[in-house]
Amino acid sequence: MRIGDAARQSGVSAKAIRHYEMIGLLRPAPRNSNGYRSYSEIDVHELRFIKRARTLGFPIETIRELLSLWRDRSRPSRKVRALAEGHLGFLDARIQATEQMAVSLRRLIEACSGDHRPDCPILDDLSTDQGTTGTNRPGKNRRGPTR
Amino acid sequence: MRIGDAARQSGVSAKAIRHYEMIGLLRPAPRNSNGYRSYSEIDVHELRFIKRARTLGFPIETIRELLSLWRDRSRPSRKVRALAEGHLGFLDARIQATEQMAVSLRRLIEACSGDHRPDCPILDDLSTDQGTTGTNRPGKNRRGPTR
DNA sequence: GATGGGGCTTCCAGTTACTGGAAGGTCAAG
DNA sequence: CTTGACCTTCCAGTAACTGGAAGCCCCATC
Repeated sequence: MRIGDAARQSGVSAKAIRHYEMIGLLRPAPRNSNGYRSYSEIDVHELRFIKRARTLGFPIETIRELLSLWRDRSRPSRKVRALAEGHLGFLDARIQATEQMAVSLRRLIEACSGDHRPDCPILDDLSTDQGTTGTNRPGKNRRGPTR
Repeated sequence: MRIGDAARQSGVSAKAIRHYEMIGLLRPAPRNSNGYRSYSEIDVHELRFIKRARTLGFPIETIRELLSLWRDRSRPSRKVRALAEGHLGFLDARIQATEQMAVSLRRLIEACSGDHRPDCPILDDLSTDQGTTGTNRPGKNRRGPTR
């Protein structure tokens, strides 16, 4: 089948499929007489694997390793699990970080009247040093402050 | 003061400061005789504002608007709040999406023995069609399936 | 005076994972 | 023969910087 069908059947766009081929995630597809790429059911299966892994947020480089383990019938599941755990750690960290932002922001929004008046706790917070405190390292100006 | 000091005092890297200047988030800093950029306390204050907004995850384009509102002493807080709410929506959506990934992945990891054996629920899941179901739109192959 | 070490400048490349679009070839149907 | 849906390659752009190279400035020290 051609790339468009492989795309429809896998849920991966044709653009992405070509991209995956270019970065070596997929072996170059054989071409038929007119130069069109030709795909098999196996290729579609592989594309679905990639699609699902992307849905779980795995980065391409990790998917590369996952694919390699998938193809290796004698892989130890330990390796797969390790990759998954690493990614889970990343996801958890991201959730934490994003939640922290959301919590802070929500508090500010609740304190803001949000009407025609210019007073705004959100801007007040942004223009405050609080978030930056401790960031100022001593600094070694050998020359006095200019301007 | 020079860019390095402004960087230390604001917590924004010198590279980033130049970058902000280039994309027009900051007005071009005046240069002194030797061509070095020169910054004032006010500039540092502005940099801290940006830093804090970035910490809350605001994208640069939104920060551009926030800065403009900040400078406008007669802005209605409504506008600031609207920007913040928009961003909060984005953050919440991201948390949801990431948590969904984490939940699925955690379940798979727990089901995986993670030892020397090749059997692995994680790979099983990835190579399953479940995630892709419904993605196959009818498809209009005017030509029969090739290969 | 030469050297060393920061700090500064600009410019180019790379990161992540694609998507959009242009210019042009292929093929079956009307 | 034209139309239209495909396909091809190649270039650019996205977000927000960071890293690094090549080279200038300037102060302190040997």
